[in-house]
Amino acid sequence: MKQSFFAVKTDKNAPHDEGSINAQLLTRGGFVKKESAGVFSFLPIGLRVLQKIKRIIREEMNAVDMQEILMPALIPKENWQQTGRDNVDIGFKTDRNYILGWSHEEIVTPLSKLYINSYKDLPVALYQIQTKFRNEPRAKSGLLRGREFSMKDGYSFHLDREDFQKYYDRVAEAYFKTFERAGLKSYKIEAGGGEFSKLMSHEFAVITPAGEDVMLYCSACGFARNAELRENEKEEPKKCEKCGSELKKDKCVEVGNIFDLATKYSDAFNLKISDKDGKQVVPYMGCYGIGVSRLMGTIVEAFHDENGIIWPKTVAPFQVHIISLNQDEEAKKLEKELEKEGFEVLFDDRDESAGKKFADSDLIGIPLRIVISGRTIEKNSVEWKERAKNEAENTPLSEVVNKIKSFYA
RNA sequence: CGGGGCAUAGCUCAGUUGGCUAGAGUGCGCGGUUUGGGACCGUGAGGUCGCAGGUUCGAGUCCUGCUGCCCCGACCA
Repeated sequence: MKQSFFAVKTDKNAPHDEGSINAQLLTRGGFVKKESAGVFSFLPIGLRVLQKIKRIIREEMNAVDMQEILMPALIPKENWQQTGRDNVDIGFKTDRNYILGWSHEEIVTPLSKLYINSYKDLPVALYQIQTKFRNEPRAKSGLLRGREFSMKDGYSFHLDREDFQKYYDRVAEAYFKTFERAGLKSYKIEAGGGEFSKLMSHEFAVITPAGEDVMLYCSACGFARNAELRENEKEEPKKCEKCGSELKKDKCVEVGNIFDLATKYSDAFNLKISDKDGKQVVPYMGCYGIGVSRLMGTIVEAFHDENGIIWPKTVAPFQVHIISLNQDEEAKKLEKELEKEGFEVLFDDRDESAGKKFADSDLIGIPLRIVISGRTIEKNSVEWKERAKNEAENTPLSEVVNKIKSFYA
């Protein structure tokens, strides 16, 4: 794609009223545009990133046999009344009998009555990637806490608690994989609190100074827990309670969570199935969330330097950024060749100074930059510069395509 | 929802004790010179000074109310 066709421009100034790194860099790079507190438009390259993240999530959810569906954002008030959640503060009320969906137990549970009738239909799990609305008293930190945001929410149904537990652990593994593929090291934290305080729930957290939470974690075995959880203890233990190694303490962002719902919602909506003996039993439920747009913000918080974003290869808006310094013909040839090989290429064909092109390239953060200039053409080569590295190197023109293939292998 | 800060060109900002036709940088348009780290010359367009009221001969500037945004806290199903 030619950069000159972009509807989006970079800006060397950060918005004066944005404090967080993700909001500043994503805005300056033309990924997002804030419309009001916690509400964003996603511009062409920002949407590309979001969709890469969604794709990873879909692949991992499909891999644990969740089926994708799409539920509405407008949820009838009577559904909320049935669970007593119609007056929860974070729900946006409308002037009709709807409340904007901030979670979807109230839709997925009655919906599932249509096709879950027997133990033979279980287990089953459904998920969606959809826009959630939460009337946060204080939206903040760019994409990290919004009022309107993209979320993956999944719900599973089981004959009994044992079957649920097996699936819960399977999803937890899928979550680790999902975040790892998005470039992030995540920790599973035992979480109490909230509505489900008596039931099991876990948060998935990523370490970054921009985080709102604090966790204690063991770098040896990966065990982690919320640092505030046991405030009453005068001194926090220094050793991991699982393996005895040193515990560390850091700020973190919650990017996912998984909950044991037990039969709370099945009961509320009178969801019942026949077991093997023909007896009516109440299915056991679990619920599984990932903050999709929050994950995008978290990635920026985790991967940037003073010049801009450094996207992980798996979620970058493009794979190769070609910069031409008065060598558009050669650059176009390379662009075509790479696109034929299936690579996503951004070609900076703009009539801008070299400095501006380099600065924009660093800001946008595509993992690999290829410069073609008079200097490189002389040597029948290109300049190879990885965004994550400081040094550039010369690469013969004839080897570039293969080298890119192995870079992305 | 409590505390603090901010609001002037698309963006970042300046604007003195209230005073004439509200400025700069950047971005944008046009013409030209440039191309290895935000290069330059010329020229042009771009404003309801957040909104509403008040004080005053006169308000971007002072007063009151409101709205929006950011930060800290509370909250976070």
